[in-house]
Amino acid sequence: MTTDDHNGAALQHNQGGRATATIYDIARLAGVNPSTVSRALNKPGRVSTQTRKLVEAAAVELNYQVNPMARALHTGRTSTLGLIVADITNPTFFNVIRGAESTAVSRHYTLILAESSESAATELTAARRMMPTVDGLILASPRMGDDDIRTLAREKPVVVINSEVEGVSCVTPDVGKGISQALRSLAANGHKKVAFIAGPPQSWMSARRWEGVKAACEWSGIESLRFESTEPTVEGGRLLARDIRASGATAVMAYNDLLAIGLMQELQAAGISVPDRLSIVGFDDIFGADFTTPPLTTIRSPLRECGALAAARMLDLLTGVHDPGEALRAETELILRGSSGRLLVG
Amino acid sequence: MTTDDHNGAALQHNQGGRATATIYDIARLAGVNPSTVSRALNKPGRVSTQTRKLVEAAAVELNYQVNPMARALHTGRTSTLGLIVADITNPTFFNVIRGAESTAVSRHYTLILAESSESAATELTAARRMMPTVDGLILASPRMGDDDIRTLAREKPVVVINSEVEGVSCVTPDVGKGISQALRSLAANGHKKVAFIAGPPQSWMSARRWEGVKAACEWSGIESLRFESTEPTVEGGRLLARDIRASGATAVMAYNDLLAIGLMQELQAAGISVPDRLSIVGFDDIFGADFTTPPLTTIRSPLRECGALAAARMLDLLTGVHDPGEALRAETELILRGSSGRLLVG
DNA sequence: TTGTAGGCGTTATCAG
DNA sequence: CTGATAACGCCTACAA
Repeated sequence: MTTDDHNGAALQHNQGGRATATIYDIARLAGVNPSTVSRALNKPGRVSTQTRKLVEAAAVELNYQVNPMARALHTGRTSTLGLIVADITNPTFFNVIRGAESTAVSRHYTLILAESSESAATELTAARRMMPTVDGLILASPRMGDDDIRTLAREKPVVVINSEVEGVSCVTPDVGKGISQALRSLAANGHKKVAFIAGPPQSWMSARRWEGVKAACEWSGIESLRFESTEPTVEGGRLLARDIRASGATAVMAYNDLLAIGLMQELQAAGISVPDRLSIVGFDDIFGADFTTPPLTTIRSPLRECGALAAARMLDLLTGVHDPGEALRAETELILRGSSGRLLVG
Repeated sequence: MTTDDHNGAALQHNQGGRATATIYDIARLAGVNPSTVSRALNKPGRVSTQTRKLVEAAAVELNYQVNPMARALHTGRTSTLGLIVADITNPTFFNVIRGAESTAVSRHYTLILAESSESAATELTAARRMMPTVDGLILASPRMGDDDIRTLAREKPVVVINSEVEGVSCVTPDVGKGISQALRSLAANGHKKVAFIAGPPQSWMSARRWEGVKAACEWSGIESLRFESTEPTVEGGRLLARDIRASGATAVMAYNDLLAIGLMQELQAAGISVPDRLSIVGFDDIFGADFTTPPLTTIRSPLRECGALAAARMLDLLTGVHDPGEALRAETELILRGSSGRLLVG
């Protein structure tokens, strides 16, 4: 049968050698009181150099690790940040996660991750589940209503990415610069009719992008059209190729790169040359946006920076700054690649 | 005692209305003992239907949420899984994260995430930091030594992805099928000399892939060469273009898709046509592998499945199964796209 | 079926 | 500067 037979369910893990040491063990070994151990470890300075060294030695000797739960139970602080993203599948969020994770760990915080699957209800459930365990919550592209967000924010610090909610700290890419660069470029290449593909209806960012595009078009005397996507994915982009083509637009700006890439693939499969017949511009500059042929022109959102900014803002909120402050804006910029350009006439 | 007398700077969050309710509050409201509340909520059946309903009503009334820390402190179980990936930057891990996260939440577990930045030391630190907070640890492409992994596994359940460690539960893609399919395809297209680009030296997966490629080459009478990469990224792939070209190989199999894509980009920039002059095959089938022109032929690893399998295995370990068992193998398969094919002679 | 009492590992308060 | 002691919120023998 099996080679090593443990007796029943008793010894498996955690008892391999000794259970994890507590400050009591250290206290005994160092010959001091547990409370002194706690002080020595956490607020050196409130204790004599001598006993501090004694305690520290005992701690390493016993391979001591604080028990975060026990600490949290008493202090209410968990040194943990929660991050909820709309869709783990969507590469847009990878950089947000990276940014948040790296600044969190750099400040000795831990990140816990959940997703809302693009659903407001799921998102709220996930948030509620996280609440007791985290010191603060970062919501990337929230789908829940502003009131729900404010309710959460009343309990613990909340920072929102890609959306702006009155009374809550926010970090958003400022679409203005990138969009105007893009439209200048399209106008310079003779485009007169631009289609915008919208993202999810609850998406704050999609609304801002459409506003920006529409305004910039008006300003440049370009006609603008709006299309709705079924889902903000490659597949969603594919589905729109036919309609876009029929619309007579010579350039398309898609809510995100995924839509842009799907659209481009479908058009190319139908023999429509990009950018000779149609220029395509995405948003975000996700990983892989430059893998396509032609590489995708896109308006880059500094997502990693947004994640990092959000985590940093959170850390501020957790250390005394209690003003939600103004929304932090991160600049966007046009990344001009091959998928946009001059129309080939004739 | 008044319920709400906050003093000065005290009130910011968490006091906005009421502090989070405890079982004591429920007990008071329902007119029973706290311990009865605990039982009613956790082991319905050990309590009369009447009081159970009473308690449940009070719980929703107060919007009660258990405090996971307090529970964990007593029970030792945290309902949290830790996941450490080698590099958050690397899209390979996105699917692993997705898989693990979704099966974790489906079983009411929470996922906490950390990365090792491809460093054994960082990884061990992250693991140690997580240990007290999690019920189990999933290591995706671990860089630390097997002994360190076993030491961790002695404390709490550990599941390893993309590596096999004696005595520890493992989930690995089985490279055999995918590699033999790839080599059959290359052989059928007349290739006689195949170069393999290796990944990080500590990577178990890289070693297996090289073994598999070498063996399959011998079996098919194809000459095999091995190159070392500086880093398993697009940039790392670019750097090897010159050497690969000089080697006389007509096909390349790269440790991962990133290397393959970088190599392809650099070759194309130098005017070398893929696959007419050189066939390229990657590993993993990451997001974006089909965005390239030609789209990348690659040996798909079911990474999402691996993440899910690992989490599922972990949950088993946490509910009574204490045998590490055999390594779980997930099949790989060749995804034949445009970057590999027949050599254009002349 | 329900109540009582103790403890999980820390930190904070209060004496000494 | 250090020691005793009481929480934090929950769970679980044990007693009623």
